[in-house]
Order: sequence, then structure tokens, then C-alpha cells
Amino acid sequence: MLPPTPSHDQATRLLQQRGASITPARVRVLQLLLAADAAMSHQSLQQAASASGQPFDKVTLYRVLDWLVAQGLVHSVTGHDRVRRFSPMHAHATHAHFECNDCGRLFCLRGTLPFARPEIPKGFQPDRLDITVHGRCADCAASSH
Amino acid sequence: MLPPTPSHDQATRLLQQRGASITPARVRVLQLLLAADAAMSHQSLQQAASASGQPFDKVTLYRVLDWLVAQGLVHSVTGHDRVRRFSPMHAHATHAHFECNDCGRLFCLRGTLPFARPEIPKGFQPDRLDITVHGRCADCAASSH
DNA sequence: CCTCGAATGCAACCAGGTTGCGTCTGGTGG
DNA sequence: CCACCAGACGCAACCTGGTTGCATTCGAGG
Repeated sequence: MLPPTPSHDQATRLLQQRGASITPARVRVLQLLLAADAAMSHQSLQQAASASGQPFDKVTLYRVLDWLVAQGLVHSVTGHDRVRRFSPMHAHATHAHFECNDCGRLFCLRGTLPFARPEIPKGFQPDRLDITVHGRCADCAASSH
Repeated sequence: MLPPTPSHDQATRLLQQRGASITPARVRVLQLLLAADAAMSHQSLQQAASASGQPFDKVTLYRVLDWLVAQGLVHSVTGHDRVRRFSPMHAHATHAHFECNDCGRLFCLRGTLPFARPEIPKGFQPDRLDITVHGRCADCAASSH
């Protein structure tokens, strides 16, 4: 069991603000996401959890993630490998992602962008803009040659 | 069997330019994609094919699509529903997509955007920029109320 | 301490996509 | 025009990320 750490407290606080049930699964998932430096897949979350001695049930994990997304605490992005990856929602308007062609990992890029909205056909209701840079991450670029 | 139509000719011509084997499956898939007004999923291609009386084998279809992507004739985008959708690659530098939150359909938006690249961390090698607008397409917006 | 709706865990299930392998065929050299 | 063969095709089995149904447990308000 993870002792009260800053990230544990932060996770708990975020959940309390929502007035939602504080369950161990929610706290742990949020904690892991807050501590990660890149978006985490379902699989990597399961591994991280079982590495620390208490595995999640996979269904619980899916449901916690769905719930966190619905609460707006976390957002999910589906990469080209068809795997969903999750990262905490930081309150910034539009932010870009970097998706690695080799390992598939997904990073959030800081820095707001001038968003010249593309022309939208009549009748379409735009809602949100996603910008993704594809390429190779530092690790993969370094390891290949 | 589809008679020689403009789209059939266009498809054949594109394949010939590549110096690749002209097989019926390739011609038909490319033809369907060229005729479509939105990106097509594997499923919708299969349906379109069997509606016209000669269904594709699903594996063949996957392989044809992979091949077309590898040839640079077609590009694929994975939506939030984890389904890949394919559309012919028109030779324009950067182009944006519109993904419908409701029906999941994906449209190509015309109009190039002058875009300031977001800051990329050290060591990362950017390659391509994807811009996707999320929202509701005209059909879904109209049908809901 | 009790109660109840919400959260959890298990097992079975589903869909998109992939692999292995034997058969067929487009296109080329003879 | 024919024979040949790499590459394309078709079938079946398989893999993986994700979902559903249902019985059990738990958090938190009374």
C-alpha cells in the first residue's frame, strides 16, 4: 500500500473536490497518472499496479478510467496502435500531443498554439481541437542509431 | 462487376503509375475510396463490396489497405472508437480532419492552415502534424433536435 | 451501527485486427 | 502462346483491447 505521499494527497484532494466516493482504486489510478511523465495505457497501469503488489482487476481499471474521463479529471487519446492512453487533464485550453511512431508512447506538449481554425463545412458543430505531432521520441531516436 | 467508369480508370491509372500488380481487389478498394465523401472503415468497405455482389475476404481487404497505405496512395486515421478509417491521399501538405463525436465518421477538411509548430522537447524528431476537429457532423447535429 | 446505492471482481463475451499456410494468378521470359 | 514463380488471395484459427451481466462488497450518510 502506498503511504501518504504528496501525489496521494493530491489525488485524494482532486476526488474530494468532486464530492465523489473516495475508493482505493480511484486514488491509486489517479496517483499513477499524476506521477507519470507520459500518457499511460491500460496495460502499463495494470503492470505498475501489480508491480507494487496489488493488481487491479482489469474491468475495475477500465471503469475507473471511464469514470475519471467522464469527471473531466483525465483525458484519453487513441493512438495509431488503437490503444487508449490516459493522462491527467491539466487546465489549459488547447494542448498538443506527440505520438511516437516507433514505441507508440504519447506525450503532452506544453505551449499554447495559435489556433487558426480550419474551415468547417455548413452544419458541422466544432467542439474541440486536437493537434498531434507524429515522429520519433527521444528514446527511440537515440536507440536506433 | 463495375464497368469501366471514370473512377475505375483513375484507380487503375494510379496503380499503374506505381508499377504494381493490378489486381481486382486493389482496383475495387481504391475505386470505392475515391468515390467516398468521407473516410471509410474496413467494415463499410466490406459492406459496400458485398452490396455490389462480390464481397471481399476480410484478410485480403486488410492487406490491400495496408499495401495502399505503404504505397502512400491512402492514409489511415484511427478515431476515438478505435476503428481505422481510410481515405485517398490527396497531395496537400497538411490537412485537417473532422471526427464526429456521435457517429464516429471522419471527414477531410480542405484548406491548408498556416501553423506555428508547437515546441518539441529536445531529442524528439517531429515528422508529421495531424489536426483533428471534434464535434458533431451535420447529419448528427440535425437529427438530434 | 445500519442501510443502500455505488463500486468491485469474476467469467463469459465481442469486434477489430493479425498470422499461418495452402492455393491461385498477374505478368514476364522464353 | 505457354510455363513459371513471386506475390496476391482465401480460409481458419488466433490475439488483444475492451465490454457486459451478475452476484458480492464497501463507502458514507443517517
